[in-house]
Amino acid sequence: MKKNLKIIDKLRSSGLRPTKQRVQIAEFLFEREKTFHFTVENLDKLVNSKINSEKISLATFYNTVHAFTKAGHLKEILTSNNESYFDTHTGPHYHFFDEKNNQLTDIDSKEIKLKNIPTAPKGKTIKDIDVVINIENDSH
Amino acid sequence: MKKNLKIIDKLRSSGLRPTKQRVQIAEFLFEREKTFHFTVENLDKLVNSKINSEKISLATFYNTVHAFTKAGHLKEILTSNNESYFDTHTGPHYHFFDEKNNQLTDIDSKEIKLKNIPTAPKGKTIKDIDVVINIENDSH
DNA sequence: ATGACTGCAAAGAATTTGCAGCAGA
DNA sequence: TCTGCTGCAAATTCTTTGCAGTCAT
Repeated sequence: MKKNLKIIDKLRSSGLRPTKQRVQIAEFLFEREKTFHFTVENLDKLVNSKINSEKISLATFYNTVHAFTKAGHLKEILTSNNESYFDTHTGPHYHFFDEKNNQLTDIDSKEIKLKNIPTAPKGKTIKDIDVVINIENDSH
Repeated sequence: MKKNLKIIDKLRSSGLRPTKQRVQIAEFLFEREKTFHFTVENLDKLVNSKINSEKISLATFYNTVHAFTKAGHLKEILTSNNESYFDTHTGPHYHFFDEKNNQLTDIDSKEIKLKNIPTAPKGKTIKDIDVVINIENDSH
């Protein structure tokens, strides 16, 4: 099994030592086509259920996910079920959230236009805008 | 001390018995001019620090706040510090959130225009849209 | 060698639950 | 009276922390 230089580089260039665990988690998260939304608990189960891999402790998932988030490789999303979701898509974009299935879906930021964004209170700057469109089944 | 019929009616009309505790909490929350943003812990401290009032247990605050939210008298707000905030303003509106001070500010929904809101996936309807503008000090 | 990282278990924070007793209808 | 509500404490859930051992550099 040859080393994944791309992933190792990604980690190193953000000041993170490419440990076995981090590389394994990074490969799982970043080597995929589509955006991936997950909670720490999700990630723990998914990665640890893979065969041929040593178990990674839950605390390490917390540490790693936070480290990746701080490094800008992940983005945290707020949802109305009060769980911490993370997103491998770090660019500006918005979300649908289906509370029924706890399902997040990306919305490209080009799709929605925010007009007349108010200026921040004095002394403050806008850092980020979160938009979540909560959806439910038609029957309601 | 005469009974607060307005509050009692508000509770009764949403199927909630106007108990001593609920009336006291409702008076605290709803008899004010401006919107009020709070966490359950906040509310507990604020209400229980008033003199001349019997202590209300934390569990009752949780019960009551959830009951009020379900009845539509409060609205829950998501913030990037992962705390559950509630808002006495239940109409459609958005928020500034200052992570530094954990401070929420209302933005009237008329102020921001959301253009080209994408249609919900089939079988789903849009229930609600949350917009939070995160702000930080200029110095960054 | 030296820091940084991991893993475990324990601690902590926020919220929920079970249930006996109380209070509103 | 009869159900719903309250309050307490215990239980749960999610997340963080302390620290000894391990690993990357």
